[in-house]
Amino acid sequence: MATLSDVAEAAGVSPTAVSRYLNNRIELPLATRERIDAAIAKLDYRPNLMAKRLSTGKTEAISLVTPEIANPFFAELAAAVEAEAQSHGYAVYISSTGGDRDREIDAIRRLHDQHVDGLIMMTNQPDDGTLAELLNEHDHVVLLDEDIPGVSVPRVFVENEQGAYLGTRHLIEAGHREIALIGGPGDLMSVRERLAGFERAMTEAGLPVRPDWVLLGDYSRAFGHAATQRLLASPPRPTAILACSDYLAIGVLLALQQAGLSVPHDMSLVGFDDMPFAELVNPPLTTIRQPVAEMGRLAFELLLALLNKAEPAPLTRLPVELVVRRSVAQFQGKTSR
Amino acid sequence: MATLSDVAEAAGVSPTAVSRYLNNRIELPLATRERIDAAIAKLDYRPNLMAKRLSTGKTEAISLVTPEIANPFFAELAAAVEAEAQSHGYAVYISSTGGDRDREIDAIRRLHDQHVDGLIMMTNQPDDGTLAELLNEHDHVVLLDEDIPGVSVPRVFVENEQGAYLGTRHLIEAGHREIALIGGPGDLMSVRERLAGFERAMTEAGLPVRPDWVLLGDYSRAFGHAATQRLLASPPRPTAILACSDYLAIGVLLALQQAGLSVPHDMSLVGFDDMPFAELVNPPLTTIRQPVAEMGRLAFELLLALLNKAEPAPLTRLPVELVVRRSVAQFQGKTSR
DNA sequence: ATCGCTATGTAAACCGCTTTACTAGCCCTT
DNA sequence: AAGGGCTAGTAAAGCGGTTTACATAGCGAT
Repeated sequence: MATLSDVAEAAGVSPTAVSRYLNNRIELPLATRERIDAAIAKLDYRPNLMAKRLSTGKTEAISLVTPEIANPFFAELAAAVEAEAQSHGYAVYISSTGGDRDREIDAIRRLHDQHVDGLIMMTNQPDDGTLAELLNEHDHVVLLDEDIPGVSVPRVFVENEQGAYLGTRHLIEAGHREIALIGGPGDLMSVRERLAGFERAMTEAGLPVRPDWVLLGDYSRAFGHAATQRLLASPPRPTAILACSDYLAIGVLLALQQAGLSVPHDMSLVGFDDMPFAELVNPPLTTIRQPVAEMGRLAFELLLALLNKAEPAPLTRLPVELVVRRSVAQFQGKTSR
Repeated sequence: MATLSDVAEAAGVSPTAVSRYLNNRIELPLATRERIDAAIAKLDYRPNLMAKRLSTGKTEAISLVTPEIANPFFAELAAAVEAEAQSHGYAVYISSTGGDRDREIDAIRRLHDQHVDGLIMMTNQPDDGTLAELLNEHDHVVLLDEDIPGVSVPRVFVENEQGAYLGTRHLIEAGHREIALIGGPGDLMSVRERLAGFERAMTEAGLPVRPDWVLLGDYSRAFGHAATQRLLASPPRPTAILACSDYLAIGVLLALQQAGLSVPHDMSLVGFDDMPFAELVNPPLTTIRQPVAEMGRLAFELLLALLNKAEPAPLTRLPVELVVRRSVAQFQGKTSR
């Protein structure tokens, strides 16, 4: 491989001149520029990134931490981040932590060790303070999708409260009065906010929120399944369920199916996220769509601002949207009470 | 950040000694080792990766090229590669090319420019020779899932032919005699092989392969949809369809649904891949499972072998498996001919 | 007393680029 | 004639490791 010095020699100038020319830090007369360009072309010169990185201390790479890249929601987010990053010349290292705290810490350490210039962090499990402390040592971090309490970095979230509110209202407008909520970990911001939106819609409609119909666990299909079974086991039953994620909703769907109940005839269901499979399940899932592409794009934009020493907004909330499909039916019967 | 020299000074030895000690290139007496260890701990020393990379020319990172990371099949593959890579101390840089040739070329160039030590390449579009030529310049490349003709690097594929054979036999055993195949790009190895498996099963059973019932296009839901519509438009209709990917199968399902046909009652369907959503759709999809985790793991293992100057197997075929769900029914009626 | 060997290191070059500080030459003023 | 300013660069010191080639001390053997 040709080096900068080779080019310089071939062009009859100093390496400094070539370096500065290539980085637009010097104005050179046309003749000189042409000689350098010719030398570069002739030698097929490509800058050695490693040397450049060592020299500048910049890597032009960021790290993206996701709990589970095989989860389509995070995969889409990752794709959006990657597209935006690539268009700005940044590479992205994706780590899929599987919710493993050690691997999350590893990723942060990578930032510390300057393998990357910045970090976009997604998590879906509550933090005991470890992550927060670690993250606070850095100022090139953006939090995406989910909060980590006590971390003071720019954050990109969606209107969780409003989303759950919309979903719940949709059920109420369909005549449902007995509505259960199945959510993820109760100490996750997204869950608390969605619960709040649920409660607001219920209260506004003069409906009670039954504590035994608010089931919090984790964002998994398995929990959606188990929670539904619990719900069905002890009558009275609700006539509709608001699931705080589409993964949960799938579990709900499965449990309902196994219990011989049909959706939406016997039970209406609203999900959250609008994952790609939401319209593929039976019935196609009415759900709250998160603007995934925009979230990813914006997260990178904020990180880039941080890298450029700007001061981006500390918190951006992106709007969500109700996507009506076929998992909600007008409530026909009389309520159980 | 503390440097190697800082550590050396604190330990009262030379930087050389510390470097060699850390890389196990020298035997040091206990007392010296302890001084160095203590200095490292006290200074919280972490080697500067960039310097190390410049110095050694190794990055301990690989690049993973996928057509579309938001596609769960590739996302799962990526997750598997990442897990394996991480356990060997390698970072993985994932690029999602969107089938864009330029971005694929970019990724290869990154290898050339030594941003990464090696490359695991996935593609799902036919190559005109450009990629092959580029890839052949490198010897740290592994091809995963799909072939690129003319590239002589280790490859990890599944038993495509056998998979399609299994799926077709399953349909034949259910009494179907009129079976159509909907596949991806006809010049892709996976498609050709799956077609061959289909033909073998048909021929073995003494069944004709009708050319107008073999529809090749691309691996997309849209094509599955369009192909099905074409199939339905001109009777006689087949009684069963073998789709060469679950994405295609989803499109088939949708078109069938829109035409008022029920699966498996009016039409049986077998997919390929066993993507996560395959069991979520209606009806749950009978499909051919690819051992995704093993594919990813193995691909990295082969790449690692390459990096270590070993000579891994040029081609590994991983077995597939029929997963019976509920999209295939015993054929009841009489055939259309 | 000297040789040679082992154990325990070290000096200095090098990886390829960036950047700071500096300069030679020239023209224009005053 | 001297000074100032501009153009078109350059020399050399990093960045933080790795590595090759060499060095010294101590010890046993001859």
